[in-house]
Amino acid sequence: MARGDRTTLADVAADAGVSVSTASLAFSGAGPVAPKTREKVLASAARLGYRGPDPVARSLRRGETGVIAVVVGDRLQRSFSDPVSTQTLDGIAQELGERGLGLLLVPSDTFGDVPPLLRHGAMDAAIIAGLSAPGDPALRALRERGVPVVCIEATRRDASTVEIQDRAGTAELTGELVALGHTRIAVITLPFGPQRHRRFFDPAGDVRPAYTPTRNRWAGVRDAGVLPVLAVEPATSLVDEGVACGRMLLDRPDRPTAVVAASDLLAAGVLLAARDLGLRVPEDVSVAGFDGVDLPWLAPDVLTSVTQPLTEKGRTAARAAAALAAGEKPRHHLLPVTLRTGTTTGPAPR
Amino acid sequence: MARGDRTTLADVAADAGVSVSTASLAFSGAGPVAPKTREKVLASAARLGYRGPDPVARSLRRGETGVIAVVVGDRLQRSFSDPVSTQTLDGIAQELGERGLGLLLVPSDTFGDVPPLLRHGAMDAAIIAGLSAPGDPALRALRERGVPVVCIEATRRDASTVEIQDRAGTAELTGELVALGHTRIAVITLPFGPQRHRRFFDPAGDVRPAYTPTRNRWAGVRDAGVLPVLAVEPATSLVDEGVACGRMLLDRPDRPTAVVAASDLLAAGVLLAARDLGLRVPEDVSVAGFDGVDLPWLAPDVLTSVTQPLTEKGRTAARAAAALAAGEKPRHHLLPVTLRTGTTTGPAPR
DNA sequence: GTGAAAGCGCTAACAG
DNA sequence: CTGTTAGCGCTTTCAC
Repeated sequence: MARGDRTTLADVAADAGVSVSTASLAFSGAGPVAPKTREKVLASAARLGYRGPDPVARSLRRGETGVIAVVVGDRLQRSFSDPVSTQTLDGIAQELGERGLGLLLVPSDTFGDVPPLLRHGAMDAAIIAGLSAPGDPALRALRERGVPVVCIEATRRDASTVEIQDRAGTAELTGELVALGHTRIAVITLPFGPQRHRRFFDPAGDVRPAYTPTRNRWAGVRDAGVLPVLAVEPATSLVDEGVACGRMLLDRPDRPTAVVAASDLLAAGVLLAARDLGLRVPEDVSVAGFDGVDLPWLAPDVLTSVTQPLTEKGRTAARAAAALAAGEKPRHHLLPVTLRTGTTTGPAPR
Repeated sequence: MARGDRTTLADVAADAGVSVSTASLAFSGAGPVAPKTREKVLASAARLGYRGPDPVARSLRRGETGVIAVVVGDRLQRSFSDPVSTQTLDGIAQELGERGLGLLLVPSDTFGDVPPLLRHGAMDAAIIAGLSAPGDPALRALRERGVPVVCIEATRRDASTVEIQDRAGTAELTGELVALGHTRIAVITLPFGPQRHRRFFDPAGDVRPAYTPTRNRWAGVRDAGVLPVLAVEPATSLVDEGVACGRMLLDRPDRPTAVVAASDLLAAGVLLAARDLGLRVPEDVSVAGFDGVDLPWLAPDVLTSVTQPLTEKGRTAARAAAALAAGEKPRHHLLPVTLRTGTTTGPAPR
């Protein structure tokens, strides 16, 4: 509400010569009101320039705000460079919009300080849309306030969750590569946790990333019976980073014949790096990604990838949040993925 | 707030053996409270699991919500494919975050139905971040409610505005091309208005796009003394569209020697189209854009462009919204641009 | 079908 | 420094 001297329901009621309660009913429609009376009230409202019930007062009275907070990565410019984020957010926004719920966008890293809004903002529930590691302070802050939470791509008790078949999807994808005869396969994972750095790691070692999808997609590779010849943890899941990781993997004598990247953006980067190094894809090296996002600027290539239903993921999360706000119990959702064979994978070179 | 039986300030006050008002002061810090008393109150709060004042009640009492609505294009996935949008939003989010204000994200086209949230949502002010044409129903709805509005890149009375030097910047850029000897220059504008379509239009005709930046950037071209040999209105300002427009312009015998696109994304598309047609840039054709966004996947090319301060634009809009919410009068802001000479422009071929 | 009354949880005068 | 008092604007029993 704009500050200042609004006309209130009481003014309207007075003008119409009815009681406030009757005027209220005329607006909300809840309860029996004589058509004539309603007309009168509406007319008075129009005359006085009354814009309908004050949302804040209504919220206070009804005990609900109609607002769902959506927590995304701290740097929007970065988060939103990833179609995975934007498409998910789009799904959330669509579903919330259709339900008349508000979307409070809260940028917050899942480590470090929690923005005051998360502690004090008005909300009925929250969706943590960015990657969230165990002990996530944002999640903790929300819990302490008693705000019900939906986590996307994170395994949590006491919260609703929306996940996809990361593990099975990656296993299937990797299996395809094996079937094509590849034995020297390299992997680029997702970032392991909040402290981001680019590095080789020992694929035979004890690999336990804090982030759930990172862990699951890695497990999927192993499920396919593959022990990567090289494994890189990237600092982010963006194109630039894919280029950098691609160089590390491809610009060496013992380069692999196939690279499985845990995201399409990373895979796209690898593709660019390969082109830059004069390698043909897929003749010299196969490249596969994950997410199934649309990357038109990669044309004429189309990434071989695992397609996940991003918009539906967002919608599911939004529905889950609405359900929690309505007092339902937390639930866990698992969405299916499908393999998409593009132009970037082929038989292993001999 | 989660629904249900919260413990309230009254409970805490009772437990601590003080009055509600004192307890309130202990939390807000406004007003003198004996340190000891404060301790007592805080202790009681902790014991009872009190999470601090209910934001809704506080809003009702104070008459302000601490929420700024940000209106963006209807399809987030599309809007956020444009770095111009995301970077601006990032600026808005940064500034609002620092001020402890909430960001209510409202996807809405600037024509057609207005989402209920805009009519009934709780907010102190709104920023219309997408392109907005005169008569924009979202703007009108906000006005009717008495919500103060900030428009980005749109000229409006009764609203604060944040604009950049679209016209002068484009004129300078076009001037460079002229200086390089180009005489056959083609132009791709921004979309003219809400009804989007791709088409050639008569550059010598009466050109009056509804969208302010479209109008101003076109005017800038003319200011440079250039009458384009070909002019295209694009349906969107995205890469795909740039490719399509680029084809229309370059795949013909009388092709121009330079293309000025009104956005970097469009220019990037033209570049891709040129590469695809086997044209060398800038030897065969020069390509220039506008916005100065970072397009790493265009490497090794860097677009010649006009750089606008996108993050600052967002921050300025957010500050303006906060000012309006605080009761200040609308103001108009104009931000400077700078020319960035990249690798995509060169002397006109003979 | 309509009205009176009781708050939702908090803050801000104003007294003491 | 602390307590009393009065609402913010609305919805919702509950009588009539």
